[in-house]
Amino acid sequence: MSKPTADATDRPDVISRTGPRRSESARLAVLHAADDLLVERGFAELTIEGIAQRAGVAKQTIYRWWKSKVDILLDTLADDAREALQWRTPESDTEAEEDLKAHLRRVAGFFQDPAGQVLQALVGHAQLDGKTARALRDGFLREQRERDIAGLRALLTRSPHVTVGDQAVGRLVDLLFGPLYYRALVLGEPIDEEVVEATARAVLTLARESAA
Amino acid sequence: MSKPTADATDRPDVISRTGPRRSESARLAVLHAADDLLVERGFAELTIEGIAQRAGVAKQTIYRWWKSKVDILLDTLADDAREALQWRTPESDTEAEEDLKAHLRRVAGFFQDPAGQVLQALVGHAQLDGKTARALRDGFLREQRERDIAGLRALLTRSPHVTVGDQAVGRLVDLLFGPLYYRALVLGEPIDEEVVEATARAVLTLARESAA
Amino acid sequence: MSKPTADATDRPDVISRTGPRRSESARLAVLHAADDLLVERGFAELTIEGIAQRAGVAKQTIYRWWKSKVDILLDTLADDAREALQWRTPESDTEAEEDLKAHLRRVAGFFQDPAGQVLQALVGHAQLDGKTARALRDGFLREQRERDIAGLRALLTRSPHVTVGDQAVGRLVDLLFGPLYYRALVLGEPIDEEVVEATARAVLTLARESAA
Amino acid sequence: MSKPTADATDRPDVISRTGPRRSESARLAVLHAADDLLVERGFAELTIEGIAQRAGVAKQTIYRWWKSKVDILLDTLADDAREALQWRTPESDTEAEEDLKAHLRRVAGFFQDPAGQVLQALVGHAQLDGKTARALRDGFLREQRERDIAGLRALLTRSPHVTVGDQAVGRLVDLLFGPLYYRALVLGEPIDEEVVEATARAVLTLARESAA
DNA sequence: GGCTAACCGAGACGGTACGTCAAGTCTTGGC
DNA sequence: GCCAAGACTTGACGTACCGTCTCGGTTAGCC
Repeated sequence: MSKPTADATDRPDVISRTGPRRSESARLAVLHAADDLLVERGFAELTIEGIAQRAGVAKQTIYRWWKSKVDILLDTLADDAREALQWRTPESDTEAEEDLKAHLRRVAGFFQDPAGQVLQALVGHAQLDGKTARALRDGFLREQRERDIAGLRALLTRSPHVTVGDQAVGRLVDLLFGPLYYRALVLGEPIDEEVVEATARAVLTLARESAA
Repeated sequence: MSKPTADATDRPDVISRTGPRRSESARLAVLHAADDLLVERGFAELTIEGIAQRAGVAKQTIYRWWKSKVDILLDTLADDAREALQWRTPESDTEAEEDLKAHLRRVAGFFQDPAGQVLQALVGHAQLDGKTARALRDGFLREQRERDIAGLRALLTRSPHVTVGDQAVGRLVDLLFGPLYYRALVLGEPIDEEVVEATARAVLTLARESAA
Repeated sequence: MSKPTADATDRPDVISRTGPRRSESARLAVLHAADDLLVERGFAELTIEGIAQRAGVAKQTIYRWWKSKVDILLDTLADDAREALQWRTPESDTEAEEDLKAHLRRVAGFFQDPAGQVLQALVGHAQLDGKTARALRDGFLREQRERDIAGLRALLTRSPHVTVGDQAVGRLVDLLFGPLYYRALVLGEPIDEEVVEATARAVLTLARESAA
Repeated sequence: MSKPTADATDRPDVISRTGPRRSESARLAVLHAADDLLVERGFAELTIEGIAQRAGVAKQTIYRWWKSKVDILLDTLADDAREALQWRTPESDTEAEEDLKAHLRRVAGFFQDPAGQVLQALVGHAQLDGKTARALRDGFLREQRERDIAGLRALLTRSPHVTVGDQAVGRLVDLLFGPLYYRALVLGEPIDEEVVEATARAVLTLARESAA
């Protein structure tokens, strides 16, 4: 969500209500209010005025730091999603397929999280508004894709002992996440174990085949 | 919602300004205005008042027949998208893979069409609004998925001579369209030949494997 | 800005809440609310939103018909002030001086009226804003001055039997109303009988002298 | 409110940016900025923030020393207006009427001056706001009226050799300045020679008459 | 000669009202 | 009974200033 208040020892904890420096408490209040309201009422009913009221903050304070509700949600996303969608390096030597499936399950779970709903809303709104699309792509998706490509390549290199080019990994990433997003965004249906299994097996099969 | 175009062949274009029966010219004017404005300005700037003005129609006339702008767009979708996303039966005995790739290319092209943009906008808006989600699923997506399942099964039965259960075909459909929607909606990047090829091959490979 | 209620015969009196014609009840509610609030709280605290709330009317309904609160007050003025500042023709043959003093007393009293406070506020605001100045001059003061010149000339012609040119009457009107406005606007002090008497006598003396 | 320019002759102009004593340069910068902005843009567009920016001064520095923009303008008025509206004692033995007319001409000219515009704005704003009215009356107008009464009495005593009571002089002052303020504030028209002449003659005539 | 108290610039903060936009409802009058 | 026209209430938009409140950096004058 945003950097923690610094790691203590001697936090003042006295919230200086105002001053010439940005108020961290106001920033967090806005971020949390936005997140809560999105989950409670949905993106369509999310308004700047509602966020301001919920956060106990003046509207102008929001407009001073964010351009729109999309901008706020992008901030919300920044910390949370990055972590939730992170590729874990396996602790012991497990099967590659199991690791992949575990990652997919984590991604599937993410769509139920508040942070997942934020991303879902932003991807939705990106269809309707070019600026949102650009901001989302530049501010999150591009980097996420790079992390996904690196993560998948690392996994493939490890166990099936295949080496694939960047472009080829890109296509495998499409194959890997496409079905998940498709079910979540388009069909609005849950991503169950079978989907996870089929998708993981498909990607690994293709990887081995294209290595041959 | 509104009656289908009906007697076709010849659009009336005769403006019967009013009367005790629904004006077909008003209906078409609204549909075309909505379509045009969506393509010209995007969903975010699409307003009922704007449509009314562009169509030369009173706002009330719109509210009498449609519940929202989403409702109007669903109407414009109905005829166009169904046809564009239809599975063609091969004219001669071509390879299944070629047929599949041809279909994917058609779907990829559809995303550039006006009708494709309408669907894209509606899927986007469905992330933000539950009613839209339900209307879109009930009014279009569910049936489209049935057509897709049937289409893919027919293709698989024909050439790789495999028979797969309904559930399995469902998962293959996810694998087939997932990457396309993922690239279009999430990444906002074009669906090039490589993606088409990789996806088609993945699906056929998996189909053969799961038949074994 | 808006025509008076017209003189009835068959007023509907049924308040049609809305429709394609301007709502007379809304118009009157706004005018009265503005008048009341001005008297109660003063011009500085008079806000469009406050008027709207008090009148039980939407803000947009005010903006549809008036450009600003000044515009509303000008409407308020139109009917009331014209009448209050009207020159009465004497019923019987009284002294010119008595008639003049009677008129000044009426004007002095006007400054205590709601309508008088409206005029006072508008004249005040005209010092601060060019547009208000122009609107007030064009919409009320110019015509009022013409009525004043005509009224004073008629009075002078009647009893002191003097005839004076237009320009000379203009200067006499300055002499006549100047002290009243000066006391009301600049000094903020009451216009007592002595002021009325001194002013009336000064004007009549000057009139006789300049006729000689 | 703020101390007068004090030691004069030489304006400091040395910018002592800060310190434990009130900064004279900041005080003057605010006063000049307010004056300039009033003349350039008018009272309505005059804001504390605008003055602060123009003066290169922090908002808080203004609020520390003045209560409102009216308070600032009263300060700018203090020195300038008192002098401009001062009654001159005739150098040689001229006619009383000439002296009176000369004074009126000076007052008329004052309304064109920056200082005159400040007074005009303050009188205007006093109609809209009770506090301003009180501050203006207490801080300037009451004393000015005393000076005017003394000035007129001195003039009358000199030449027409009439002696009039305080109350009577008060009424003559109303007659004298009323028409000027009336033309300037209410009609917004210039005070030409004819007005000056008619007013001066009216006052002298009345003075002689009431002395009889 | 160091300390401290008041000043200064900068500017963030909670507010109030602004004037605009579109939504969705309702009514009139014509065909 | 449908239609064009458009007035109405509602609610959010994004902006402008208000007056209050730190913050960190001077600098004068007292110890």
